Amino acid sequence: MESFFKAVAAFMQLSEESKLALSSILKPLEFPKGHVLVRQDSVCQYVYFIEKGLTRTFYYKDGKDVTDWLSAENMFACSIISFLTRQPDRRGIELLEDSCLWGLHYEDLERLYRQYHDVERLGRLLVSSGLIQLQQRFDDLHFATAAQRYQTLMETNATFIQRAPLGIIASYLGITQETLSRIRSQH
Amino acid sequence: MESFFKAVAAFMQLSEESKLALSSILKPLEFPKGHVLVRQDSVCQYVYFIEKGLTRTFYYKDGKDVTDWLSAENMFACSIISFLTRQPDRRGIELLEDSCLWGLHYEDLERLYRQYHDVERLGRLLVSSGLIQLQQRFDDLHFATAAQRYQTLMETNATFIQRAPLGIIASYLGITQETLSRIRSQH
DNA sequence: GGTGGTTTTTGACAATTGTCAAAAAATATC
DNA sequence: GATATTTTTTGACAATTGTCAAAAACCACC
Repeated sequence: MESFFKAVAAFMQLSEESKLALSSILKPLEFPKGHVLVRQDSVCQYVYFIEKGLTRTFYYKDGKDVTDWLSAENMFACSIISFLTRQPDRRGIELLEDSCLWGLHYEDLERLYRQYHDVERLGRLLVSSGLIQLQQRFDDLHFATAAQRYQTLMETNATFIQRAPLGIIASYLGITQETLSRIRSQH
Repeated sequence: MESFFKAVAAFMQLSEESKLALSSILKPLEFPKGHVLVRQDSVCQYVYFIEKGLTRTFYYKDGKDVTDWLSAENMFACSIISFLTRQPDRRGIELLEDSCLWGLHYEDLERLYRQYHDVERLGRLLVSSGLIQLQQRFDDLHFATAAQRYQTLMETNATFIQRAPLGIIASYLGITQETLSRIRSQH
């Protein structure tokens, strides 16, 4: 729980009351590698904060497994479109390692948004942060070569490269694992 | 101004007080085609709501002009990372048509966020909407072919295709204009 | 230490898309 | 309406990345 509030503090200072309210809705979760946090084509009910472990957001496109997002310690994991729209989405989330998480349920969070202005603000800042991250990854995909994208990932999230299998990293980068393997072999 | 509040109403219902406060900070703007709304490598100070016209968010990557985003009537235009982080960003915004806009200044908006809980909520919902849109475009770029991306654009924003030059559409889709021209010629 | 399974690498080849140059078409200007 | 300018299309070819198949490396487990 400490790590969660440390991450929150990087965005803004919350009132003690709001912190208390937030801690009351944080659900501690512990699951083994391979556990499915969010089923594909279901509504994502939680935002997850990762205390320890690694998650993968994925879906199938033309029969092929696509890794949409990866999250490790002190990051959030969420099937964003589904969580925000309350509609099912093809994206599922599974664990790539045994993990300890904090879950924030949509309804609970919504209640706190209504009740506490500063929690609503925190929500805005968290979504803003997600938007910035996605924009950066979008830029990378927009006009960078496979090798450049791999380089960027090494600079920003080397931990993913060390901890996730090659095929998943490749898909995350929008390339095949054969191409990634060849990029690697050329230093 | 009516169109702005109509767009806002799609997200949530604001109090009359907040609407009044918002309308007091909305700056009417009118510029000719080619006008630069946000200079490259500067801090974006406004979110723009487009009453009429077409904007393009762009930057240079390895000497090449990249179109990052397009916005038309009833959409917002903003150099998101710069606006949110208060840092300069390579992205600039220019007008592709004579346009009528409403500008919301960062400081003004921030003041209303602090003052009115429901405006803060609106901010959260607007950013959430932006995140969803970006995620959808990200998905498209992630593992769709050039032809599929063009198809998606025709289905979601045909107006861009009709109103922006080919080179800009191609760049928006992450391909060269020659490739787009060839996709077009095959129906 | 062998066995089975998974992950990664390599090879040969194909498909997609990019590059550069020039022609054609569309649009603006006088 | 002719000329200049910009935009779009086409052609030839190159580069990048994908596909499929097989080999090699790695790992877990008995």
